[in-house]
Amino acid sequence: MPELPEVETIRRALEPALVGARIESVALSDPSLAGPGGAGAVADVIGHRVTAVLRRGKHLILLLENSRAIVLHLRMTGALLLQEPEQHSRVRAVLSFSNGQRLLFNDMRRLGTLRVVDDIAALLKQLGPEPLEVEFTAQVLADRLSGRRVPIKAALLDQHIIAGIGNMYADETLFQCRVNPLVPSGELLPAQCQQLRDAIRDVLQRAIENHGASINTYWLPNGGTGSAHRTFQVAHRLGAPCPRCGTPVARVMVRKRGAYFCPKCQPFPQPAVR
DNA sequence: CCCGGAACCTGAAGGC
DNA sequence: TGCCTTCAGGTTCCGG
Repeated sequence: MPELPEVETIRRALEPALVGARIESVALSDPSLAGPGGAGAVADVIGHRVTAVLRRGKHLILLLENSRAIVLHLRMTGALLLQEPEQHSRVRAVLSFSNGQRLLFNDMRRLGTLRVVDDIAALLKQLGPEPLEVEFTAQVLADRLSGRRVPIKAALLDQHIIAGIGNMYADETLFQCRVNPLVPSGELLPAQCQQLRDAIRDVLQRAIENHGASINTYWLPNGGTGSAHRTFQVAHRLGAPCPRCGTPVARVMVRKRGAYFCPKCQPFPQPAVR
């Protein structure tokens, strides 16, 4: 499940391979990847040069010289690979470049998307702040959470509130700052917003250093795997002892999503008794 | 604006 | 052994 650290890892691998190269062809073996009517827009990018490989939240952006862009979203099972198509069974598209590189969009569950957009400004605008940028302060986070009654776990997953966090890293983040996933977002104290902000940055940064988490269907463009999942303390560790206190890791459903947490380290705040 | 739920998609896992 | 149901989760859309 590619989240910010996985997409950033992919971005760093693709950047040196694709920047400066011209798109020679785009073969959509699954036209639904580009959405209704997308095939025409895809044809328009042929012949144009890639000027940058960017990431915004979980979106990967191939910026082109005419200010157009190819925006890729991997959703659940998408993978971008610089390999031979024969090595993969669920290839939905192959992009060929003037420098000989070939980029495969492999995607078992076919939820991923490839879109050609004239201007990425609209996309950038609708997403919440980038958690690793310096502008992402505790105050910014507090302002975006204030007044909301949704569980904090759900708020962390909402890309309009913060960009890039998915289920795994939301759980790891809340464990690190000892916040219960069901706490209403607006009830976090200022000190907790500071701890949450620090935890978000720490968890994501360390995951990038470990090249992302290969829990299920995530691969680096060279076919390798990341190791961030080996550092997980609660995510996907139901019943395992909490690394801090030994209590078995529990799991609750928050908005139809599994949330792993330590019931002792992350207690739901008891209502004050007079 | 705010929130909850359905839909999209396919393979794995569990029940009977 | 095999059929059936449920679950996994990122995002969008729709209804209250």
